[in-house]
Amino acid sequence: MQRIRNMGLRLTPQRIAILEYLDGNVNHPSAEEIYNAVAKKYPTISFATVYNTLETLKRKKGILELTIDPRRRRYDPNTEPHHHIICVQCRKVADVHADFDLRLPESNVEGFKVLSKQVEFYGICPECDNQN
Amino acid sequence: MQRIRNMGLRLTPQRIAILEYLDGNVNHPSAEEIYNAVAKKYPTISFATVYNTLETLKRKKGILELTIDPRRRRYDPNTEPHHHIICVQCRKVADVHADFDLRLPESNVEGFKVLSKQVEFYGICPECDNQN
DNA sequence: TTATTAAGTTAGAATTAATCAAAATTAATA
DNA sequence: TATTAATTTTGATTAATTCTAACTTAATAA
Repeated sequence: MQRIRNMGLRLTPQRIAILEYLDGNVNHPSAEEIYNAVAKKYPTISFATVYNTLETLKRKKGILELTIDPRRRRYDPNTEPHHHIICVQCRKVADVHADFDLRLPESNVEGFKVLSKQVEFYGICPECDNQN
Repeated sequence: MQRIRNMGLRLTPQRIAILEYLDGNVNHPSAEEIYNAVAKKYPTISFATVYNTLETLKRKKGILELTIDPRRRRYDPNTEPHHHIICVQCRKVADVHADFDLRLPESNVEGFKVLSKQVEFYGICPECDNQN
């Protein structure tokens, strides 16, 4: 938790609550889910604070912002390189641990400076599959 | 263009205009960009029609809906398997043609039925890089 | 300790993307 | 040419995110 201080950020109860909720959380929650969870213990927290904190943590490389759900952003406290699969029905996101070789072929780079890369799988999760 | 009929869809001027705009378009436009482009020739078109048509085409596998820009959905008339890179500054999306081996390791599948997969690169495009 | 202040939080309004509902229109066909 | 189911339209609605400006507070230095 001291980690926040080391990022040059002030240690506020809101940030602690958000970090505690995210820590070890493998559900790739949305801002709303984070808000709901934190609001239970800290009813005065606002969406602005949640978004502010998530943006700050993202900039400090403390979390990942996932662009895998077309409806809303998802957040991932696991900043180690890994990939994801999303259920197109219930939108559950699961981790995919695999070491893909994702080097761009020279001819392909188009002059882009690559900052990050990841593989997204879209599919149907077992639970949703059962219902069909 | 007869392609639309073959999908079991009615051939309307709006759909023709949307398809014409998308055909060969390599810019991965958003719904708004499509609307703006089509509205020039067809000023009465509505956003609902654009979204309806895009949704229909997506279901018929005539286009891809890209979840690579956290702000808005992007559409790609190229349904051949390929990947993308987005500039995190100007949000330009470019194609990445490479044949990655993206098979999930058995241990990893978690019971998901995989429908599609793709690699997303995030980076800075040459134009934006020049400005810094 | 306490005062200072820059950083952070808050409520609520605003913006933006996307969806929806219902009435009006029209492409396809018989 | 009439019929009708598919499509389009308008405008309202919802949902996610951002913004603003006033208020509060964690960190620090006196």
